[in-house]
Amino acid sequence: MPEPEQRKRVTITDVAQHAGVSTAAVSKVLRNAYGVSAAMREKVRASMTALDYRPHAAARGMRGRTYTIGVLLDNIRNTFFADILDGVRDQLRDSDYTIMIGAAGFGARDQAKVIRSMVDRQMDGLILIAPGTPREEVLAVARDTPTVVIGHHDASDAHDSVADADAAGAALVVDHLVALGHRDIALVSSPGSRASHWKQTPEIELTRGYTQAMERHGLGDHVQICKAAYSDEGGRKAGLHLLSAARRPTAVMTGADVAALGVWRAAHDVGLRVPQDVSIAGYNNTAVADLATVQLTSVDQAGHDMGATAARLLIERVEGRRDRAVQATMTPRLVVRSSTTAPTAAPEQV
Amino acid sequence: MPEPEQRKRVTITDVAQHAGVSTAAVSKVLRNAYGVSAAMREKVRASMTALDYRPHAAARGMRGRTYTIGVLLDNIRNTFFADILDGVRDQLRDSDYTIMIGAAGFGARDQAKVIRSMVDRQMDGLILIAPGTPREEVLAVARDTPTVVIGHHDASDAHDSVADADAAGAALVVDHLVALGHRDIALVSSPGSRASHWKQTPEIELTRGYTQAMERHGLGDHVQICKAAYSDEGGRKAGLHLLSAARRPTAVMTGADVAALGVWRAAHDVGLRVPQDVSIAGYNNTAVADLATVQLTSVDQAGHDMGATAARLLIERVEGRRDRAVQATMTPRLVVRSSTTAPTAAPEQV
DNA sequence: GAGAGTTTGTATAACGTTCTCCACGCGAAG
DNA sequence: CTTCGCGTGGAGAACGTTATACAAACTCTC
Repeated sequence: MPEPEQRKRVTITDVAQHAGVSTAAVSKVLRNAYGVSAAMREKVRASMTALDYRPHAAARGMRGRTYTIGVLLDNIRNTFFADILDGVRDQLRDSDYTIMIGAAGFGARDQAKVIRSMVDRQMDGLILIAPGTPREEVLAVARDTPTVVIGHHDASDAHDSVADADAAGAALVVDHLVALGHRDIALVSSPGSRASHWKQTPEIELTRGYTQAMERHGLGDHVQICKAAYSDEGGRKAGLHLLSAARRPTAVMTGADVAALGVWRAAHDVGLRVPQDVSIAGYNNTAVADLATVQLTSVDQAGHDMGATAARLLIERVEGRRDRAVQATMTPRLVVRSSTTAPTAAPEQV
Repeated sequence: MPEPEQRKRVTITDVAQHAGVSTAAVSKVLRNAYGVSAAMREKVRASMTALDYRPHAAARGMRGRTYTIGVLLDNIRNTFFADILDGVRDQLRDSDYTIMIGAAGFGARDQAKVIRSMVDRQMDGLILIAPGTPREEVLAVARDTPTVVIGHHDASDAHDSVADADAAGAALVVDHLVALGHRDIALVSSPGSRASHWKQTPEIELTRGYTQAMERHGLGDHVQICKAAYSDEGGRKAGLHLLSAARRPTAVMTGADVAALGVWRAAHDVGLRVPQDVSIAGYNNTAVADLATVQLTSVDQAGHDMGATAARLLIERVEGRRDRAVQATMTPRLVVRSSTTAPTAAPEQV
C-alpha cells in the first residue's frame, strides 16, 4: 500500500462519522455537557479511542477553552521557581490542563510581551510569578483572563494572590543572628523596579521585616541595606561593598540564596572565612543551599505549596466556581545550617 | 460614559473597517504577503497601531502559523538547559516567534503528553532537549511539525539535530585525570531508558568516550561505570557505592554537574576530602560549578550556542527555506578548577 | 487604441471547535 | 385524546484568521 503522504489529523467530524452521530453530540461528550444518554456517551467514547482522536486545542481556542495554563517567570535559573512549578504541576497532573511556561527575563517590556502572547494564545488562566510588569497592565489582563499573582502582597479583587510572609521571614533571620550575638547585620535585597507600581513586592516586605526586627532588638542604627540584583554577580558586588567597608557587618542576610552565594564569593575574594569571619544567610532554601560544600542557612518558603495553591485557586476561577478574589499567605520557616555562627570578635560598638 | 463591561478584542475586521479596506488586505499586510501597494501598507499599519491590534494566535492556528515555538525539557532544575534556552531566546528575540516551554519531567509518558499538547496547540516548530520519548514517536511528530532534537546523536532526515561531541568531552576529562596521575577513574553516568530506542544518547556517547580513552591509556581494566540518575541524590548514592568499595577510585567523573555534587556529598559523608582524597569532575559547566565554595572541574558544552543553533535551524525549516535535515555538533572544552588534583597516595595496583 | 500582461484589492470558502436553539419522541397529567 | 414537560439528539451559526480565485485598474507594446 502507498504510504499516506501526509495523513490528516483526525477531527471531531471523523469521530462523528465513525460513531454515526452529529458533531454536536461528540462535542457534548467531549465536554461532559448536559444532554447525552449513557449509550451515546459509550458509543462516542469508543469511536474516539478507536480513531485516537485528540481535540485540536487551537480550534478550541476560537470558541471555548484551550485547557492551557500559562506560567510566567523571570528567570529559570532561580530554582525556587522550580519548586513553585513542581507544585503547580502536581496540582494539575490529573486534570485536562497543560502548563506552558514563558521565561521572560527581568525586563518589564519582555514580560509584558510574554503575557500578551499568552492572552493571544487564548490561555485559560495565568500564573504570574513576581511580575515586574506594571501593575495596571496586570490588572487589565486579569479583568479578562483568570490570573494568580505569586509573590507580591498587593491585593486586588481582579486577581488572586499567593505570597509568603516575607516580613516574618526576615524577622526569623534577624532573630536567629541576634541570638547568636550579632549586632551588625546587613541586608542585601533586590532593587526592584520603581516603575512597576507594585507597592508590596517581596523585597519591600523583606526590607520592612528586617528593619522592624532590627528596631525591636534596639539595633535601629545598625541597619544597613544594600541593593543588588538576585544573581551570583549581584551578590558578589554587594558583598564586596559591604565587606570591604570600614564598618564591616558580622553577618549578611540576603533575599535570595543565589545572592547569598555571591556574597560568599566576595568574602572569599577579600579573604574572609564563612562563618568564622562573617555569617551569611540566604532566602528561599533552594537545593543549592543544602549542598555538602555550601550548607547555607536559609528560609524555606514552601514553594511547592505556593505553586499548588496558586494552581488550585486558578482552576476554581477558570471553571467559574468562585468569583471573589482570594489572598493566600504562606508561613516561612528558618533552616539553620553551618553558614551562620556566633561572631568571634565582639561586634564593634558605635 | 459608562465603562465598557467587557470590551471585546480588536480583530482584523475592526482594523479593516478603520482603514476602509477589506480584511484580506489587512491579512496580507500582516503577513507581508505579495500584492500590497506601499500606500495600502502604510494605511493599514497606521490603523493597526491606532487600534492597538494584536492578531489572535489561536485563530491563526486554524489556518496558518501560530508563531509559537515549543521547547521540551525534562527538568528545569538542570541549569544547563537554562543555558540552552538563553541561546534559543537570544536567537529568536527580534523575530515574531514566542517560545513556550513545556517542563515534562523524566517520564516518557509525560513527555509524550507534552509533545502532543504542543502539536495540538499547532505550534510551528519544536525543540526537544534530550527527549526520553520513544524515537518512533518523535519521528512521527517530526513528519508533520518541524523539529530539532538536542542531545541525541541519532541522525534522521525527519528532523535536525544539535549535539555535543560527548565522547570527545569524556576523553578530555580522562586525559586530564590521567595527566594528573590517576589510574582508577570511575564514571557516573545516567542509566538512560532502554525502551526509548535512541541508540546514541549523550550518556551512551559519554560512556563510549570514557571507555575508549581509558583503553587508549592502557587502563582498560580500570574501567568502572556506575549508573545513577542525574540528581543530587542519584550522585550521592553512586558516590557512596564507589567510595566505600574495597577498590576505591581516586577520581570520579560524572555526566552532569549536579550528579558530581552528589558524589561530593557522599565523599563528605564517608569522611573523604575533595580533592585531596578523591578528585571529582562534572559535566556541563553549569553556574553552580563556578561557585566560590564549589569550584568543580567540568566540561563546557556551549549550551548557549547549542540553543541558538537549534533555533536557527528550526526557523529555516518552519519558513521552508530548507528541506534537508542537518546535524550540528558542538565541541566541548575542559574547564579545570580545584576539585581535581594529583592523587596523594599512589593508586592501588591490581 | 486594441490587445496582452501586470498589479492591486476584494469576495469568500475553509479551518475544527462550541453552544444556542430547535425538533422529535415519549410518558404523565388533565 | 389532548396538552404539557422532559430528555435527548441535531442543525447551523459563530469565532478570527488565511489563502485561493478572480475582477478591476493600470502599463506597456505594436
